[in-house]
Amino acid sequence: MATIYDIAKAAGVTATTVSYVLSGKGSISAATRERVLQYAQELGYRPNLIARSLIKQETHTIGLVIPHITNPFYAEIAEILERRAYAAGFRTFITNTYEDERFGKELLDDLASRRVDGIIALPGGIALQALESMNASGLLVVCCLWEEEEKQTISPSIEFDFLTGGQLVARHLLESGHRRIGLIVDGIPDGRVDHHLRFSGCLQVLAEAGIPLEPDLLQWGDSSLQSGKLAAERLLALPEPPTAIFATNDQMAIGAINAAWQCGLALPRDLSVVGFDDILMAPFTAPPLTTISIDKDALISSAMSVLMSMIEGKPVTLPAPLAPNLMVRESTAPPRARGDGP
Amino acid sequence: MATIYDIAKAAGVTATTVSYVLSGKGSISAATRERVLQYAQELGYRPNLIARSLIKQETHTIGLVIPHITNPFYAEIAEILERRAYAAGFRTFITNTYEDERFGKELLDDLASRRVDGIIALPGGIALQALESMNASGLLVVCCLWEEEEKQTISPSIEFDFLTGGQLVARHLLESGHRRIGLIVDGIPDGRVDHHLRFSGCLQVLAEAGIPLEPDLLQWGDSSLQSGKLAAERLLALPEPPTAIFATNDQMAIGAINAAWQCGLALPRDLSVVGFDDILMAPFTAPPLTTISIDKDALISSAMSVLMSMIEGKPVTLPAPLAPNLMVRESTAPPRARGDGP
DNA sequence: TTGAAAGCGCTAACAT
DNA sequence: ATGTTAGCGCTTTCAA
Repeated sequence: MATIYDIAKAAGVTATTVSYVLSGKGSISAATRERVLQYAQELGYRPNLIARSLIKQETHTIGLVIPHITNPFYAEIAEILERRAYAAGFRTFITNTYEDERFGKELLDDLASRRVDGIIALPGGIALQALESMNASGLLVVCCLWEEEEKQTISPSIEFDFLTGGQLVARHLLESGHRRIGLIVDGIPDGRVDHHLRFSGCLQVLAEAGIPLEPDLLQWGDSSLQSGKLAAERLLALPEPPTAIFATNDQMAIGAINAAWQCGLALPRDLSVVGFDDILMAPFTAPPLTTISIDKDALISSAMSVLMSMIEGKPVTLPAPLAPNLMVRESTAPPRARGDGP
Repeated sequence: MATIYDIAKAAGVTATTVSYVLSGKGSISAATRERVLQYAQELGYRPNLIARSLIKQETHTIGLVIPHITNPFYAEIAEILERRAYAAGFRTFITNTYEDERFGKELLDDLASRRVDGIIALPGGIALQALESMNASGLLVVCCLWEEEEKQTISPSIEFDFLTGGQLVARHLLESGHRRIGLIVDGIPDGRVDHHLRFSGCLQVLAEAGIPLEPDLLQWGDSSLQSGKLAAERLLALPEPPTAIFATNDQMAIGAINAAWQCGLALPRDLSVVGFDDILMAPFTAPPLTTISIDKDALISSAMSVLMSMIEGKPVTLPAPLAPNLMVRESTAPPRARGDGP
């Protein structure tokens, strides 16, 4: 592949001149500029961004670290980020941790070695210790949507008010008349609750309404479609099944809708389902899914502007936590009165 | 960030020695090796892959060019590729064309400038002319799932038997007893038909069964959920609506299921729906979606092995086209006999 | 077993 | 307006 030296030789000038022409810097006579451009074109010249990166000490790349690109929520975030970053002259390395912290650490190290200019990290597969080690090496990391129980995030973080989100869901269901509400939460029994805040917010409102959590009504999942389906099956098989289900993400909610269909239930008449995330698919489920919307554009917009400030060495001001928004669709309705016809 | 020179100075050796220790090449005494490793650790050394890439003339990165990461089909492909590539020591640049050929060309140029070792390209947003220009500059490109009417693909290509896929769908619906079948096809009226082969295969079988295509029963979409929904609404609003709908991808099929729900239809009793792609969500729609499965693992596996051969300069042997697989689920059933119940 | 030196493709300060 | 030169961080002959 042609280099600036090839062009220089062909045009009878030095590499410096070519560099100046190509970058538009320096002052070059119109004649040589024309000639250089001509040969660049002819030789099919493509600037070598690797060489440029080496000298400029910047790669114009950023890393996005997410658990799973196949979770539509993250795919949407990835697309928005890719777009915004590209518009700002940056390419994006999208990397999946598969919720594996060892792998996540490896990914972060690799991104560091590739000298990305910055990283945007979403929770799941990233240990706080790994974040610390990145900071120690001066790597710029912006966290988004952290929901850990230990709130410390070390790096600058774009927050979302998950607690209020959970509360909104509970209130919506209570106001619709539901009293027996099944919960499908991402977490491990007696272990870490990944969706800790959404869960807490919901619990809190239920408790205030005098509805303690019946253990049977709490089922654990891992954010996948399958886990949502299985959890819903367990709920629907209870002697006294819930009249509504809140799954802490949309994928599990979709799994729950599927389980309900398999049980022959008609939604929302026989069962209400609520999700969380408002993925693009949410308005297109049958019935359309009531869920909590996270403004992904605002999220990424904030994350990028914080990261850009950091890259440019400017002082950063973190935005206020993003507010949740309840999207009421047709997957929720008042419960059927006892003995209501089929 | 520490360089090998920093380590060298600290350990009292030259950069060459450090390089040898770090790469495991050359022969170094155990003592100096220890010392070097020690200091590397202490200084938090991370190899600079940019510098290495410049000298080695390889970046260990590959580019994936797809229309839309938010289409789950491509997200699944991206995940599989990222995994496989990473296992082979390669990072992946995922890039979206948004079906825009000008943008696609820009992306390809950018990937070339970043000196990716190779590119895996899926159709939508990539003009053949752009592919030619890549080839001209010696960039290695492997195409996957091309479905253009002009079959020439220039670059090595992993094919899928879309035609048979379309035929399988048509036969399945015919065998179930459907005669009035609505089609939702990705394409432009009187313009390019993106899902040309799936469409042709289906048409062909219908024609053989003596069922000519009624213009009203053909609706165009753009692979999105929304377009599938709108197209289905038009079909269901016909004076004599179809008893089955074939959408040429799963997203449009999901949109169609949604439209049917909005119309108060019960699937599959009142309407059968078939998709194409078998995305992870397909078994979880309500009802689960009958669709054509594309073996994404096999696809990416082939694409990667072809690309790796090309990178290593080995002769490539293209695999036979991948075979479609009909996944019959609960979204299809025999049509209701005329006048059957409510 | 280790070091000296050249060079990957480019940029940029400093000449001329 | 253009050329000289040094150097980004690393690898890799070739010598010692």
